[in-house]
Amino acid sequence: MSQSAQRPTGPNRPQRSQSLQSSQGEPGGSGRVSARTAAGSARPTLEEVAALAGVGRGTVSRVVNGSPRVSEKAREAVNAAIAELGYVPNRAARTLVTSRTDSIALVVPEAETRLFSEPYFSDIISGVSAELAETDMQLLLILVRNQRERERLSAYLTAQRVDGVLLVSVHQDDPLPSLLESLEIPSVLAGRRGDLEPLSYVHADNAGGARMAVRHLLRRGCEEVATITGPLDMEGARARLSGYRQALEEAGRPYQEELVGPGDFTEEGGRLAMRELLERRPGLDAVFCASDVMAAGALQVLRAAGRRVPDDVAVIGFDDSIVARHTDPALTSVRQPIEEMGRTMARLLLEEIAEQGRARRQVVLATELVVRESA
Amino acid sequence: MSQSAQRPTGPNRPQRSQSLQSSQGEPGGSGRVSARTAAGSARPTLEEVAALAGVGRGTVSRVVNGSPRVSEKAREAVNAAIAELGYVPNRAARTLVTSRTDSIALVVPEAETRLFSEPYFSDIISGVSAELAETDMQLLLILVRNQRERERLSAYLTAQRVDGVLLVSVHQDDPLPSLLESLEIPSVLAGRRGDLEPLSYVHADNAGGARMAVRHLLRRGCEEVATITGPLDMEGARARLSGYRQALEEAGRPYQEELVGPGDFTEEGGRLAMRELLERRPGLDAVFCASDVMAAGALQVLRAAGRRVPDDVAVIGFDDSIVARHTDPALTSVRQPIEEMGRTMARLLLEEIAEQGRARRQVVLATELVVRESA
DNA sequence: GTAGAGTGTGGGAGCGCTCCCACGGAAGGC
DNA sequence: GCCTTCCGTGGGAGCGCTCCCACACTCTAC
Repeated sequence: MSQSAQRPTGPNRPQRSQSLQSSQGEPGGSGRVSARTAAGSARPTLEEVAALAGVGRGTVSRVVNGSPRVSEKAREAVNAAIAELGYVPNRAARTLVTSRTDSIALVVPEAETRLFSEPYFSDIISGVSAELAETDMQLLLILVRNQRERERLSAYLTAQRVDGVLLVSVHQDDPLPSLLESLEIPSVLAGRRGDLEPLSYVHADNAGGARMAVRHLLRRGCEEVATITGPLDMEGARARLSGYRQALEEAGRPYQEELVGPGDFTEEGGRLAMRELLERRPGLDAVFCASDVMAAGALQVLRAAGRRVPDDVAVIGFDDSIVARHTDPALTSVRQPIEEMGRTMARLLLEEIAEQGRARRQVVLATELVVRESA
Repeated sequence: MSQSAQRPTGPNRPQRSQSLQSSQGEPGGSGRVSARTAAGSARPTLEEVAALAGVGRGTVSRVVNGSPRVSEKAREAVNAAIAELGYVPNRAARTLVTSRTDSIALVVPEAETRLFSEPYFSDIISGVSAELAETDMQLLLILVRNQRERERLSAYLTAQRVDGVLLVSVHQDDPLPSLLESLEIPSVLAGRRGDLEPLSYVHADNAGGARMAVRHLLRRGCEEVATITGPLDMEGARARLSGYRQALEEAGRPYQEELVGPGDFTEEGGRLAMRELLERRPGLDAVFCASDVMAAGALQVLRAAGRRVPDDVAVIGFDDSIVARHTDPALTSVRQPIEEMGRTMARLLLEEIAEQGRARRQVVLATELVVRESA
């Protein structure tokens, strides 16, 4: 414990061995290879900026991080040096000391993936990314496809590798929200588990959209308006059903169980439900479907049964997905502002991270009825 | 420069000021807030593991990184200590010294986004993510929507913040591939710019798929097979056209310019092209469309023109997107294995990163004809 | 004049890791 | 017997930052 006078090759540029490993290395090993691209000139460090600007490291750091307690003169010198050297702060070094990672994760349980109305995922991402573009937050994407990966995620989050989490999840019993809750990591959900969701969330006004749709049908003179619901363990599906009910009741119509067909957001589910509804209530003249995909299924059954849409039976879907534009006739549908949901989620999360805050936020975004041919 | 005996509050737990900022802070500032969640017990460090296992830091590091030069006894002691403490290596610290980030970026020029056949993006992500799940690579998502963001990306990559890049890009003149080339950062493209693509890439056998489709039409007895192409500045679109041509020629049919309608992968483009084709060649009895969306447009025009599909005119699309399943009649289409493309891209990239290699790889994945009602 | 309260600044210490040198002990060669 | 190798190992140094203390230095009071 004493030969401290011996220093290695160089003070600043540790020589890494360039020896190549045996051609392929052992397969399956974690394959450590001396990393360090042969890349060109080394990246300038904060210290070099300080030297060039003729100030201390502290001052450069203050300038870079926008601290107000820096003289105008020093600030200018530093900024000039930064520009000259093309300095970019090293994120890892910063993270190491602040334990702030400047990145957030978008977590998607892949099971849900199949229920997404099609451009959903891209739209969410697009919104999130747009909001993040102004900051220097990184977006990490994490798909969780099974229990093992859920555990990995848990370890991952515990290891504080992100500053916050956006979770796209809708199922009542998804374990992920609770995980986030117990980890006390800033997070925002797309959708919510129920009325009492304790986490921050953003969702579309499902009930309002459904109400609009059904009002539209009633206004058109429909007398027997049926509905095909989504899986009722999803809050969104429940809300759409209750919107349907509200619209009927406000029009003084009775809510009849017989007119409610349980679906599951799939096309086949839509077909099944439609068949049952037709059997129970052959006189129905309108169907509000809780998703476009189910509506597409319903459309097929209606046509097979010889009903003309919209003349005999008017049909409305939900999501305004691509499917809506390609059915025949094209579907009238309720649009959710998905990209804006993404943007809002990101914004809320950034706020929550910034204020270290316990304050939960919830935002409901308006939906909109897009009228096409089917109603 | 001498009072080195003074240490701060504690050796291990630097006290950060907990003072709150004035409620909202100045809007627009870079809003630095002392980061550090009130989180519970501190994460164990490698040093603590070493202490518990009764070995040195070096040995723990070797075990964690799978070095073979560790005695069985030491390895066991270390692993036990790791398990007991729940140790997870600090990524930032590791990155700081290795300048390896263990993360890769999926870069998507958002302009292209609109051309994606719908589940494309999710499928790519799903594949990439599946492949990465086994490693401890992180997936960063970067959408690039304009010149400014392209520059930011460039700075980002120069700053070595990822070990490699997956680029979803197809346009001939996209500047991003060249950027990657000049940065010499490991990267893999989805699709390629042309035959001579110097970067690694994965793409579907577009020509082969088109050939299959056209052969299918000819086998059904079609005599006048037209095609609606994609934008020909995209290699994929060109390949589909040349597959069409090949199939005709191998059947001894002439390739006729008149039967080629230029499209742009949009529905409106499909409609336009179909109208022109019908005008030029009213006798055509089949159309191979380079995308499902264009096929959907073509279908509308054909119906409006009183042509029955498939009886009068057979139609085949490309992509096997959701659209294909919802048109009337449902579209026969060429399926690309998109998720597998994602998986393959990730795999190639990992290889390229591991071997620091200059070796470029290119993989072509087979396509498949999905026969439905339209042909 | 001196005490007191700022305000800008430099730079030590330390974040948690990997790298690599040096060392002790076991195994082999003469 | 001694001199080499060869392994497994401990631990110093250092990656590039931020934090914070201490030191000028300037004002304002008394």
